[in-house]
Amino acid sequence: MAFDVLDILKRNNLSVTDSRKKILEIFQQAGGALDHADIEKKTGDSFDRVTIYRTLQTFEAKGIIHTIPTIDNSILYALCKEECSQGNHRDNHIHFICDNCNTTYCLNHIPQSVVQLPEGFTEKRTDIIVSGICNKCK
Amino acid sequence: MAFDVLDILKRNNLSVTDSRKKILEIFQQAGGALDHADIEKKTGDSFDRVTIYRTLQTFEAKGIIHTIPTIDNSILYALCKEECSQGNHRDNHIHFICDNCNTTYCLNHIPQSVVQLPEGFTEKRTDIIVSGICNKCK
DNA sequence: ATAATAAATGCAATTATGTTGCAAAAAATA
DNA sequence: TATTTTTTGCAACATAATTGCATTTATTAT
Repeated sequence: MAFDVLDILKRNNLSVTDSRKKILEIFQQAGGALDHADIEKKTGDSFDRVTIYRTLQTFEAKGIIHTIPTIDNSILYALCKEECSQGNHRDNHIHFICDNCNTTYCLNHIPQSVVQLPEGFTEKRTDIIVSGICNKCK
Repeated sequence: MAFDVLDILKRNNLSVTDSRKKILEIFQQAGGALDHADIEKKTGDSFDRVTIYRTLQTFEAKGIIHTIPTIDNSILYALCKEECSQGNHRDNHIHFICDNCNTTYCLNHIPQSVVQLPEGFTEKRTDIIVSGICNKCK
Protein backbone atom coordinates (compact mmCIF):
# COMPACT_ATOMS: atom_id res chain seq x y z
CA MET A 1 0.00 0.00 0.00
CA ALA A 2 2.58 2.53 1.12
CA PHE A 3 4.78 1.20 -1.63
CA ASP A 4 2.14 1.76 -4.28
CA VAL A 5 1.72 5.35 -3.26
CA LEU A 6 5.43 6.09 -3.28
CA ASP A 7 5.71 4.40 -6.62
CA ILE A 8 3.01 6.53 -8.18
CA LEU A 9 4.63 9.73 -7.01
CA LYS A 10 8.08 8.73 -8.20
CA ARG A 11 6.89 7.51 -11.57
CA ASN A 12 5.41 10.96 -12.10
CA ASN A 13 8.46 12.91 -10.91
CA LEU A 14 6.60 14.40 -7.98
CA SER A 15 8.17 15.30 -4.66
CA VAL A 16 7.07 12.93 -1.96
CA THR A 17 5.18 14.89 0.67
CA ASP A 18 2.82 14.00 3.48
CA SER A 19 -0.21 15.53 1.82
CA ARG A 20 0.34 13.76 -1.47
CA LYS A 21 0.88 10.41 0.18
CA LYS A 22 -2.17 10.84 2.37
CA ILE A 23 -4.48 11.91 -0.43
CA LEU A 24 -3.39 9.02 -2.63
CA GLU A 25 -4.07 6.60 0.22
CA ILE A 26 -7.50 8.08 0.69
CA PHE A 27 -8.32 7.50 -2.95
CA GLN A 28 -7.07 3.94 -2.78
CA GLN A 29 -9.13 3.18 0.29
CA ALA A 30 -12.24 4.89 -1.02
CA GLY A 31 -12.24 2.93 -4.24
CA GLY A 32 -14.73 5.31 -5.81
CA ALA A 33 -14.65 8.97 -6.69
CA LEU A 34 -14.28 11.84 -4.25
CA ASP A 35 -14.64 15.58 -4.38
CA HIS A 36 -12.68 18.23 -2.55
CA ALA A 37 -15.08 18.26 0.41
CA ASP A 38 -14.82 14.48 0.85
CA ILE A 39 -11.06 14.69 1.06
CA GLU A 40 -11.16 17.61 3.42
CA LYS A 41 -13.38 15.59 5.72
CA LYS A 42 -11.09 12.58 5.63
CA THR A 43 -7.89 14.54 6.24
CA GLY A 44 -9.35 16.50 9.13
CA ASP A 45 -7.19 19.52 9.75
CA SER A 46 -3.93 17.88 8.77
CA PHE A 47 -3.59 20.06 5.70
CA ASP A 48 -4.68 23.45 4.51
CA ARG A 49 -7.59 23.67 2.10
CA VAL A 50 -5.32 25.25 -0.45
CA THR A 51 -2.92 22.34 -0.33
CA ILE A 52 -5.72 19.95 -1.14
CA TYR A 53 -6.83 22.05 -4.10
CA ARG A 54 -3.30 22.21 -5.42
CA THR A 55 -2.64 18.52 -4.88
CA LEU A 56 -5.74 17.59 -6.82
CA GLN A 57 -4.74 19.91 -9.63
CA THR A 58 -1.27 18.42 -9.75
CA PHE A 59 -2.57 14.86 -9.78
CA GLU A 60 -5.00 15.66 -12.56
CA ALA A 61 -2.31 17.32 -14.66
CA LYS A 62 -0.14 14.22 -14.29
CA GLY A 63 -2.95 11.87 -15.18
CA ILE A 64 -3.02 10.22 -11.77
CA ILE A 65 -6.64 11.15 -11.22
CA HIS A 66 -9.34 12.24 -13.65
CA THR A 67 -12.48 14.32 -13.34
CA ILE A 68 -16.00 13.04 -13.66
CA PRO A 69 -18.89 15.24 -14.81
CA THR A 70 -21.67 15.70 -12.27
CA ILE A 71 -25.12 17.22 -12.36
CA ASP A 72 -24.56 19.20 -9.21
CA ASN A 73 -21.79 21.72 -8.98
CA SER A 74 -19.12 19.50 -7.51
CA ILE A 75 -15.96 18.29 -9.20
CA LEU A 76 -15.49 14.57 -8.72
CA TYR A 77 -12.07 12.99 -8.99
CA ALA A 78 -11.15 9.33 -9.25
CA LEU A 79 -7.92 7.39 -9.53
CA CYS A 80 -7.08 6.41 -13.06
CA LYS A 81 -6.59 2.75 -13.81
CA GLU A 82 -3.14 1.58 -14.80
CA GLU A 83 -4.04 1.56 -18.46
CA CYS A 84 -4.89 5.24 -18.51
CA SER A 85 -1.98 7.06 -20.05
CA GLN A 86 -1.39 10.80 -20.19
CA GLY A 87 -3.27 11.55 -23.38
CA ASN A 88 -6.35 9.44 -23.20
CA HIS A 89 -6.85 8.89 -19.54
CA ARG A 90 -10.13 10.74 -19.56
CA ASP A 91 -11.68 8.92 -22.44
CA ASN A 92 -13.95 5.96 -22.56
CA HIS A 93 -14.86 5.83 -18.92
CA ILE A 94 -18.30 4.94 -17.78
CA HIS A 95 -19.18 6.10 -14.31
CA PHE A 96 -21.99 4.91 -12.17
CA ILE A 97 -23.24 7.08 -9.33
CA CYS A 98 -25.51 5.51 -6.76
CA ASP A 99 -28.49 7.70 -5.92
CA ASN A 100 -28.64 6.14 -2.48
CA CYS A 101 -25.11 5.91 -1.03
CA ASN A 102 -23.58 8.37 -3.48
CA THR A 103 -20.66 6.11 -4.25
CA THR A 104 -19.15 6.50 -7.68
CA TYR A 105 -17.97 3.43 -9.53
CA CYS A 106 -15.57 3.44 -12.45
CA LEU A 107 -16.85 0.81 -14.85
CA ASN A 108 -14.19 -0.47 -17.14
CA HIS A 109 -16.51 -1.13 -20.00
CA ILE A 110 -15.39 0.72 -23.09
CA PRO A 111 -18.19 1.94 -25.33
CA GLN A 112 -17.57 1.47 -29.03
CA SER A 113 -18.32 4.94 -30.35
CA VAL A 114 -21.92 4.90 -29.26
CA VAL A 115 -22.91 8.27 -30.53
CA GLN A 116 -23.81 9.18 -34.07
CA LEU A 117 -23.02 12.88 -34.36
CA PRO A 118 -24.57 15.19 -36.96
CA GLU A 119 -22.47 16.31 -39.94
CA GLY A 120 -19.67 18.70 -39.03
CA PHE A 121 -19.37 17.70 -35.40
CA THR A 122 -16.10 16.18 -34.23
CA GLU A 123 -15.91 14.03 -31.11
CA LYS A 124 -12.97 14.43 -28.78
CA ARG A 125 -14.18 13.03 -25.50
CA THR A 126 -17.26 11.15 -24.44
CA ASP A 127 -18.46 10.81 -20.88
CA ILE A 128 -21.19 8.42 -19.90
CA ILE A 129 -22.67 8.82 -16.45
CA VAL A 130 -25.22 6.32 -15.31
CA SER A 131 -27.09 6.86 -12.09
CA GLY A 132 -29.35 4.52 -10.20
CA ILE A 133 -28.97 1.99 -7.40
CA CYS A 134 -25.76 0.06 -6.86
CA ASN A 135 -25.40 -3.58 -5.91
CA LYS A 136 -24.83 -2.80 -2.25
CA CYS A 137 -27.92 -0.63 -1.85
CA LYS A 138 -30.41 -2.72 -3.81
CA MET B 1 -43.35 33.48 -28.67
CA ALA B 2 -44.98 35.33 -25.80
CA PHE B 3 -47.83 32.90 -26.05
CA ASP B 4 -45.57 29.86 -25.72
CA VAL B 5 -44.06 31.22 -22.56
CA LEU B 6 -47.40 31.96 -20.92
CA ASP B 7 -48.59 28.55 -21.94
CA ILE B 8 -45.67 26.79 -20.29
CA LEU B 9 -46.18 28.62 -17.02
CA LYS B 10 -49.92 27.98 -16.92
CA ARG B 11 -49.59 24.33 -17.82
CA ASN B 12 -47.34 23.95 -14.78
CA ASN B 13 -49.52 25.93 -12.38
CA LEU B 14 -46.93 28.63 -11.93
CA SER B 15 -47.70 32.27 -11.24
CA VAL B 16 -46.92 34.44 -14.22
CA THR B 17 -44.20 36.86 -13.24
CA ASP B 18 -41.78 39.07 -15.13
CA SER B 19 -38.73 37.07 -14.16
CA ARG B 20 -40.20 33.75 -15.14
CA LYS B 21 -41.39 35.04 -18.49
CA LYS B 22 -38.06 36.67 -19.19
CA ILE B 23 -35.96 33.64 -18.27
CA LEU B 24 -38.09 31.34 -20.40
CA GLU B 25 -37.70 33.70 -23.34
CA ILE B 26 -33.95 33.71 -22.85
CA PHE B 27 -33.86 29.93 -23.01
CA GLN B 28 -35.99 29.90 -26.13
CA GLN B 29 -33.78 32.41 -27.87
CA ALA B 30 -30.55 30.76 -26.78
CA GLY B 31 -31.53 27.37 -28.10
CA GLY B 32 -28.74 25.69 -26.18
CA ALA B 33 -27.97 25.28 -22.53
CA LEU B 34 -27.21 28.08 -20.09
CA ASP B 35 -25.89 28.36 -16.58
CA HIS B 36 -26.78 30.85 -13.89
CA ALA B 37 -24.09 33.31 -14.95
CA ASP B 38 -25.26 33.30 -18.57
CA ILE B 39 -28.75 34.22 -17.49
CA GLU B 40 -27.55 36.89 -15.14
CA LYS B 41 -25.64 38.49 -18.00
CA LYS B 42 -28.66 38.41 -20.27
CA THR B 43 -31.06 39.86 -17.71
CA GLY B 44 -28.74 42.66 -16.67
CA ASP B 45 -29.91 44.05 -13.37
CA SER B 46 -33.59 43.46 -13.97
CA PHE B 47 -33.76 40.79 -11.29
CA ASP B 48 -31.97 39.85 -8.15
CA ARG B 49 -29.50 36.97 -8.30
CA VAL B 50 -31.58 35.09 -5.78
CA THR B 51 -34.65 35.30 -7.96
CA ILE B 52 -32.74 33.70 -10.80
CA TYR B 53 -31.56 30.87 -8.57
CA ARG B 54 -35.07 30.26 -7.34
CA THR B 55 -36.61 30.45 -10.77
CA LEU B 56 -34.18 27.85 -12.11
CA GLN B 57 -34.92 25.57 -9.17
CA THR B 58 -38.65 25.93 -9.73
CA PHE B 59 -38.37 25.23 -13.44
CA GLU B 60 -36.27 22.16 -12.81
CA ALA B 61 -38.68 20.82 -10.22
CA LYS B 62 -41.52 21.22 -12.71
CA GLY B 63 -39.61 19.52 -15.49
CA ILE B 64 -39.49 22.65 -17.65
CA ILE B 65 -35.72 22.61 -17.75
CA HIS B 66 -33.21 19.88 -16.99
CA THR B 67 -29.65 19.84 -15.78
CA ILE B 68 -26.68 18.70 -17.80
CA PRO B 69 -23.55 17.26 -16.18
CA THR B 70 -20.37 19.23 -16.78
CA ILE B 71 -16.73 18.61 -16.06
CA ASP B 72 -16.19 22.07 -14.64
CA ASN B 73 -18.21 23.10 -11.64
CA SER B 74 -21.03 24.86 -13.40
CA ILE B 75 -24.63 23.74 -13.50
CA LEU B 76 -25.99 23.83 -17.02
CA TYR B 77 -29.72 24.02 -17.69
CA ALA B 78 -31.61 23.48 -20.91
CA LEU B 79 -35.25 23.59 -21.94
CA CYS B 80 -36.84 20.19 -22.13
CA LYS B 81 -38.37 19.13 -25.39
CA GLU B 82 -42.13 18.73 -25.55
CA GLU B 83 -41.86 14.99 -25.19
CA CYS B 84 -40.10 15.19 -21.85
CA SER B 85 -42.64 14.48 -19.17
CA GLN B 86 -42.23 14.84 -15.42
CA GLY B 87 -40.76 11.43 -14.73
CA ASN B 88 -38.40 10.83 -17.55
CA HIS B 89 -37.51 14.28 -18.71
CA ARG B 90 -33.89 13.78 -17.81
CA ASP B 91 -33.35 10.50 -19.54
CA ASN B 92 -31.92 9.68 -22.87
CA HIS B 93 -30.44 13.03 -23.68
CA ILE B 94 -27.17 13.36 -25.46
CA HIS B 95 -25.43 16.67 -25.05
CA PHE B 96 -22.62 18.02 -27.14
CA ILE B 97 -20.41 20.75 -25.72
CA CYS B 98 -18.14 22.61 -28.11
CA ASP B 99 -14.63 23.04 -26.74
CA ASN B 100 -14.24 26.18 -28.82
CA CYS B 101 -17.40 28.29 -28.55
CA ASN B 102 -18.73 26.52 -25.46
CA THR B 103 -22.19 26.13 -26.92
CA THR B 104 -24.17 23.17 -25.69
CA TYR B 105 -26.35 21.26 -28.11
CA CYS B 106 -29.17 18.95 -27.14
CA LEU B 107 -29.02 16.07 -29.60
CA ASN B 108 -32.27 14.27 -29.98
CA HIS B 109 -30.74 10.94 -30.66
CA ILE B 110 -31.90 8.35 -28.19
CA PRO B 111 -29.32 5.73 -27.26
CA GLN B 112 -30.69 2.20 -27.00
CA SER B 113 -29.49 1.25 -23.54
CA VAL B 114 -25.84 1.47 -24.40
CA VAL B 115 -24.44 0.41 -21.11
CA GLN B 116 -24.10 -3.13 -19.85
CA LEU B 117 -24.16 -2.80 -16.06
CA PRO B 118 -22.73 -5.42 -13.68
CA GLU B 119 -25.11 -7.66 -11.75
CA GLY B 120 -27.10 -5.85 -9.08
CA PHE B 121 -26.84 -2.38 -10.57
CA THR B 122 -30.06 -0.68 -11.65
CA GLU B 123 -30.04 2.13 -14.18
CA LYS B 124 -32.28 5.09 -13.61
CA ARG B 125 -30.75 7.82 -15.70
CA THR B 126 -28.02 7.91 -18.28
CA ASP B 127 -26.23 11.05 -19.39
CA ILE B 128 -23.98 11.09 -22.38
CA ILE B 129 -21.83 14.16 -22.82
CA VAL B 130 -19.76 14.46 -25.93
CA SER B 131 -17.26 17.25 -26.27
CA GLY B 132 -15.30 18.32 -29.30
CA ILE B 133 -15.75 20.84 -32.12
CA CYS B 134 -19.18 21.82 -33.40
CA ASN B 135 -20.20 22.40 -36.99
CA LYS B 136 -19.91 26.17 -36.71
CA CYS B 137 -16.37 26.15 -35.31
CA LYS B 138 -14.81 23.51 -37.53
C1' DA C 1 -63.59 45.68 -9.84
C1' DT C 2 -62.02 45.17 -5.42
C1' DA C 3 -60.66 42.93 -1.13
C1' DA C 4 -58.51 38.95 0.85
C1' DT C 5 -55.28 35.44 0.32
C1' DA C 6 -51.34 33.28 -1.44
C1' DA C 7 -47.05 33.41 -3.74
C1' DA C 8 -42.84 35.53 -5.44
C1' DT C 9 -39.37 39.03 -5.05
C1' DG C 10 -35.54 41.85 -3.16
C1' DC C 11 -32.50 42.78 0.42
C1' DA C 12 -29.23 41.71 3.95
C1' DA C 13 -26.65 38.47 6.13
C1' DT C 14 -24.37 34.18 6.02
C1' DT C 15 -21.97 30.16 4.29
C1' DA C 16 -19.48 27.61 0.93
C1' DT C 17 -16.16 27.39 -2.71
C1' DG C 18 -12.12 28.56 -5.17
C1' DT C 19 -7.87 31.54 -6.26
C1' DT C 20 -3.51 34.30 -5.67
C1' DG C 21 0.91 36.17 -3.68
C1' DC C 22 4.32 35.53 -0.62
C1' DA C 23 7.14 34.06 3.28
C1' DA C 24 8.35 29.83 5.80
C1' DA C 25 9.12 25.00 5.69
C1' DA C 26 10.27 20.80 3.61
C1' DA C 27 12.17 17.94 -0.12
C1' DA C 28 15.49 17.05 -3.74
C1' DT C 29 20.05 17.74 -5.46
C1' DA C 30 24.94 18.59 -5.53
C1' DT D 1 25.72 18.73 4.94
C1' DA D 2 24.96 22.96 2.18
C1' DT D 3 22.45 24.72 -1.69
C1' DT D 4 18.71 24.87 -4.71
C1' DT D 5 14.12 23.84 -5.81
C1' DT D 6 9.60 22.78 -4.65
C1' DT D 7 5.70 22.66 -1.65
C1' DT D 8 3.08 24.31 2.08
C1' DG D 9 0.35 27.44 5.08
C1' DC D 10 -1.39 31.79 5.88
C1' DA D 11 -3.88 35.86 4.73
C1' DA D 12 -6.49 38.22 1.71
C1' DC D 13 -9.54 38.20 -1.88
C1' DA D 14 -13.12 36.78 -5.18
C1' DT D 15 -17.05 34.26 -6.59
C1' DA D 16 -21.01 31.32 -5.96
C1' DA D 17 -24.98 29.84 -3.47
C1' DT D 18 -28.41 29.70 0.45
C1' DT D 19 -31.64 31.43 4.09
C1' DG D 20 -35.00 34.40 6.68
C1' DC D 21 -37.94 38.00 6.51
C1' DA D 22 -40.38 42.16 5.14
C1' DT D 23 -42.31 44.05 0.93
C1' DT D 24 -44.33 43.62 -3.37
C1' DT D 25 -46.86 41.28 -6.83
C1' DA D 26 -50.07 37.82 -8.57
C1' DT D 27 -54.10 34.95 -7.90
C1' DT D 28 -58.65 34.00 -5.90
C1' DA D 29 -63.02 34.76 -4.19
C1' DT D 30 -66.49 38.02 -3.39
